[in-house]
Amino acid sequence: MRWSQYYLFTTREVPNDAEVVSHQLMIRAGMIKKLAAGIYTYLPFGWRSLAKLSAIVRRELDAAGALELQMPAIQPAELWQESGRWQRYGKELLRIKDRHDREFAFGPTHEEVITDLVRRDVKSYRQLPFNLYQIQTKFRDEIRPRFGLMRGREFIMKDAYSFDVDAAGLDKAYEAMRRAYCAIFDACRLDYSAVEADTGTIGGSASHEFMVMAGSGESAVVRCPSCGYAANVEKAETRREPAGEAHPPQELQEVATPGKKAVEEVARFLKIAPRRIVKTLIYETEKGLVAALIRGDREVNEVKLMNHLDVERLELASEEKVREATGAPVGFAGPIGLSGLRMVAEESIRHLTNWACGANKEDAHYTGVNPGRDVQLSEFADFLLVHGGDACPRCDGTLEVFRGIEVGHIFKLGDKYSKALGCTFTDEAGAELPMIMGCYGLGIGRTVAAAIEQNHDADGIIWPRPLAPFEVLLAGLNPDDAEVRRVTEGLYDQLREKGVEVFYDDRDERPGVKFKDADLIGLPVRLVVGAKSLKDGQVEVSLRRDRAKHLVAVGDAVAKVLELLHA
RNA sequence: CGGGGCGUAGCUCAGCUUGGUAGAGCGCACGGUUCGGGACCGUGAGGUCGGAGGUUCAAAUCCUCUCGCCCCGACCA
Repeated sequence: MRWSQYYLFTTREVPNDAEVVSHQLMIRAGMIKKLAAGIYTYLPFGWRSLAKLSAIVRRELDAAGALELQMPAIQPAELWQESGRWQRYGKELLRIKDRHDREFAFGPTHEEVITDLVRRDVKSYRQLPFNLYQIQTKFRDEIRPRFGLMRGREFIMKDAYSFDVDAAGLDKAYEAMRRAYCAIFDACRLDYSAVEADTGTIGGSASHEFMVMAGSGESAVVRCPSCGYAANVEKAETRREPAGEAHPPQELQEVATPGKKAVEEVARFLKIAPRRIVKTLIYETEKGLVAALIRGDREVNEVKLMNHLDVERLELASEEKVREATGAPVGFAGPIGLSGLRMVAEESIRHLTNWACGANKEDAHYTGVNPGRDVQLSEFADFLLVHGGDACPRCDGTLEVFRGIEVGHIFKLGDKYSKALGCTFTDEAGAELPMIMGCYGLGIGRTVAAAIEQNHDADGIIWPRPLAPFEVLLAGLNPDDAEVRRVTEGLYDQLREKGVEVFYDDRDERPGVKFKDADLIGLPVRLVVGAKSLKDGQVEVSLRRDRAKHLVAVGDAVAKVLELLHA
């Protein structure tokens, strides 16, 4: 491809709303253009990269036995009402009406549609199992779209859905997808890790997220360097010390703590460590108020707590609700004397003795609290937010926290949707059973953005070859020099004959501009023909990644390019 | 949803406090000199100052409303 005939316009300056590197570089390198908040046009150069990734995804999924189809982006409300998600999904679901005032949604995901499709077609165990996928534009009306393709509203995603007769079948399908995902991200040469994850709003049992490691990532994951345990912080567990404390019990005392609300303030005022305070968080759920007790120096993992309580809504209660429940303003809640609401204690306080907590009275706390004597705690659960330095739950290692970009997420759905939508089959014995489903998402645009996050320098993108829009940048300097032009054109033809994807900078630009642009767009191999070295019959070949220049004879240039390309 | 900020040339931004003929750099066009790391000189095109209403002799500037965009927060007791 000749640049002079291509639609690629690079820029030196970057719009002020581009915060992260991948977003800035994608705009500067002419890959994407914003149309509205979180909505982008994929320009030819950027689209090629997405197409490369899509091809890899197709190759690996096809190899794993999945079948590609294409479902509608617009989905009728009825299906979402049937699954219950019309109400539950929230404002992220873009709802639209047609001319007859019928309600539709622009699909953020396709569980309903695929399940509806399959329930109409498939009736017998003989037709199972199978795995169907599509690569399609989705829409999620995010509150705050940002970071370009990393958190857009309209985005391209590969979503696959497996259907099996039983859990064992699902296990196989799930494992096949997990392997396919590894093959895909390996093929893209990304530094990633598959972590255990919470199943979130999609629901289901087991789940893994594929995270590309990047400091700019929006998700925190923990990893154990010793045993390789890896999990999303929302899911991560930690090993608890089994032993209790054996301090002689102190006397229960009510002490005045005027104006001391936050754990830090109370700890300083009482001259005790925050870990010796139990904080009582009053949460509001659709099942009523809940008091959650946790050690003062730790934080609640609300996802775990929601799962434990089996609720769909969980938020800290309002000032008035707290006052109603505890009889005190916010900051003085405690378990002693608290009644009329469910009370659940975090494992971190199970063995804690002689602690402090709010007295359910303004400006007062208790000290010397001992469960059993002063308060009955009957319900314990794990809803601790794990942080770096916590003990690994699988070995005696210590967990580390990383940031990552979630590029893929696979779920074992089970019968959640097949039951809700009546997607059943008849088994060998003649029994009617719901199909056992899995679903497998992979963000196409986000993965490309993640690849850039992970592969760039101060001058621009450094494409991993599998995702590069083109493989080789051929630049002819000194455009007026007939010999330069002749040699460059010749190399262009030869490379194309070899099947190499060459992007030929034949523009009438100064060398500096061509070099800067070459660095910015970051094609893996660069071949430069300039008058100076051509006097000695040489051209320059280099890799974007290390920029080491190799001067080779014109006749050896193509071979050298091929060598570097496959290095 | 709450708070803050910003909308002025294609892009980055100045001008607004204190109302008085709309600016710079980059980019773009043309001419010339240049030509191995975003050249230089000259000339030029390009803006309903996001939109509507108001105050005023006069509004980019002050007031009200509105739309769009960006950032932060969304309560850890």
